[in-house]
Amino acid sequence: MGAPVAYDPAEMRAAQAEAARLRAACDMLKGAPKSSRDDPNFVESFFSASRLHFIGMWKTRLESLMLSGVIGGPTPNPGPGAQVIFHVDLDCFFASVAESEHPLFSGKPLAVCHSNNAKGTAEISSANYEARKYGIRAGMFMAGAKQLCPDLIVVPYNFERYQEVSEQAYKIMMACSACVQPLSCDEAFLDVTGLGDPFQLASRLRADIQAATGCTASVGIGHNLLIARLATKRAKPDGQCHIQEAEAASAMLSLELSDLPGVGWATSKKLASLGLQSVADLQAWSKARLQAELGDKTGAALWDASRGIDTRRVAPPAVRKSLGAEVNWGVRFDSPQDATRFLGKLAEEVWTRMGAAGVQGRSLTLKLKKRKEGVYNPVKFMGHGICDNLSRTHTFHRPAHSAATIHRAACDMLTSLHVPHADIRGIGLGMSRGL
DNA sequence: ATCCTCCCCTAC
DNA sequence: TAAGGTAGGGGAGGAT
Repeated sequence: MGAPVAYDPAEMRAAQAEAARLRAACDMLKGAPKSSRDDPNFVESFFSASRLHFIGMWKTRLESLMLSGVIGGPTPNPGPGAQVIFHVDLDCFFASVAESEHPLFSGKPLAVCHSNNAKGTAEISSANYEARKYGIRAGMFMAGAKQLCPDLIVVPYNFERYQEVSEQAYKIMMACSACVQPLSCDEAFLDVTGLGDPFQLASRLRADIQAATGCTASVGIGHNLLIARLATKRAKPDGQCHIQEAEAASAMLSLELSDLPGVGWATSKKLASLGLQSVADLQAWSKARLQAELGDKTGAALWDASRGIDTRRVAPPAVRKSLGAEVNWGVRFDSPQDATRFLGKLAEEVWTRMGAAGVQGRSLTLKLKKRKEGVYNPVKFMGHGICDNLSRTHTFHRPAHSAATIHRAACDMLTSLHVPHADIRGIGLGMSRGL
């Protein structure tokens, strides 16, 4: 690592000044840090500043827009037979939006984060490719990032702008193909079967997105969703890549196990403990053996994935099965009444979202994070630290009919879990069944 | 067999 | 000081 480039000092000063101006103008950063302890509207202010909340809600929101036809509805994909799939992904989305709006930032290492504190535990949400040259990654604490790159330019979130850019990008994607499956604000699958030369189509799509938004997009092309997504990894940043069906098998062998869909941290560990180190190792196991070790579905899915087999289709949004709201940061209670009051806010939040979605529900789940024995000070400021996760579900005879009904059931479950109020580090409420 | 509950895991 | 959400799928184990 180390500095890949020497930046022009005057330009860097100007860029830093611009970033400082953006932070000063950011409403979210006004005032002292808030928690459930000192902010009566903590649930609301937390959600308005949470990037994970923004990301989590995006898909739901966009799917509603598509289902209601506001931004053009999806049509079914062309049916069985050879397909051509695009996986479209805007490059380091949040960072790109900032860079596109402020020419001073281009070519300099930049990250999106709530705090610029070089000693702090604020998490980096998005880092541009210049910053990545220093080893800076999403999820890193600011303290670590500033050690790697003291010159790092830190800009605050701009959720309104992300929304605008995302909608523009989606309009362009839907003009390219009527069959679009949203994955996130910055990522979608397109079925472009029969729409002409895929490489030209992808070039035009990327050019259109860049012209409209100032942000670059990468496109992976493949005969199924898995291969298309793999192709995107090769295409990034600001590129496109077509992995032909004939090369798919060898492409799979070049991957790490953790690159396979469904293989995260825990499954990687599990596979390693079984002596499986590579995709080739995985291919050597029979489907039955994988199923015996990992479960029926998981084993079969891995057997398929290791061979580049993926039978999913690009699908329109499905009917929602659950809806929930949770807060696992800044949760500190001084009394049982504090916890009860907080649950009331969450119940209102869930009830409001149910109303907005026009759904009902019969099953209410309470999720709790309980401080693990002996763990008092999380590494992350106001974080939940190391916790045990607990949950309880209550089923109503009739669909829940008010925030108060939800609140009452939630309080009963909270009581039944017997967690001292001072040990609670996170709370969530979710509604399911019969939505 | 088929459910339900209480988890865990994953992906974005 | 800083904003660790959301939804879906699946598995273990028990009840029906």
